[in-house]
Amino acid sequence: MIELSKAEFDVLDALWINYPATASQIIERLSDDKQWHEKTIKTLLGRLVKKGALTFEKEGRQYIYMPCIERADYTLKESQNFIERFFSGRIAPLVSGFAKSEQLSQQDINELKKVIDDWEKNQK
Amino acid sequence: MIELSKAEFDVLDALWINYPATASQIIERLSDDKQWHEKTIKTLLGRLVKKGALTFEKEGRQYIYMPCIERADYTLKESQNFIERFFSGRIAPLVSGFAKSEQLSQQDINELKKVIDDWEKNQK
DNA sequence: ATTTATAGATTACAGGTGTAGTCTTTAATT
DNA sequence: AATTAAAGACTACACCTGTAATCTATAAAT
Repeated sequence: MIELSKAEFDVLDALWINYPATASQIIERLSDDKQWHEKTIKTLLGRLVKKGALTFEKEGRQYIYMPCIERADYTLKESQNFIERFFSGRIAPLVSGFAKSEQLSQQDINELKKVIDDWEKNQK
Repeated sequence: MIELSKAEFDVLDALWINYPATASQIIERLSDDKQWHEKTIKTLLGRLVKKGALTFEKEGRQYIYMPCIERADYTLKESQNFIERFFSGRIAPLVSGFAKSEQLSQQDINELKKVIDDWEKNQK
């Protein structure tokens, strides 16, 4: 699996919003949340290319970037990994931890119920 | 919050199994899963002490280690962090990702139902 | 055509991390 | 008492990461 650092993920995440996109577009998108220098983001783009997380095509003297992996795939793998490390691969203890510390809203509960519901429908 | 690396967490996790414990006991516990050199584990213990994740008391020429933080607290914070980063702080999309990729067992579902049940009882 | 601005490539550098090896002290053994 | 072994302290070192600055090539502007 491709391993991304936090900063690298944030850059890729800005690309996932809408792609293909140029470096300047990505820089623009990130400018709201991060105080990163343009050079920093270019470095991270380079590292992402090197890691195989994205590709680009030349257009004039610019590059047009595209992700090589999907967000859902990446986050699923990270989630599996996380839950394996901290909760021996079981998901309920994570949710339970949130519940115990009052981190769950009624909305979360409703959404979880829906996920369970859908799962059960799918079993039939 | 105390930030631990993966390896540091694994060492602390071996201590959480049962504490207080000596370095040799921790090394012994880790030997099943990891091919780490004794020196490596000692280094990690030192870093954990420096980070304030554990303390020790001298006993003869050995140290008796004890965690300064609880596993549940640490994993809860890591979970919040994780869910914030990858799912904008909402937990259901994580669970939903597991469901979609067929990663949920009937047991997981039952456990999740119980968590929801307990949560609802608690609301009254 | 020459200058300038901008895109990307290359280089930098400190702090964290994985993974030990060496040094020092002291308890245990002969 | 002298030697050895083991515990912890200190040192090492390459790779990753965050965070850019400088170099180089080329498109755009004059």
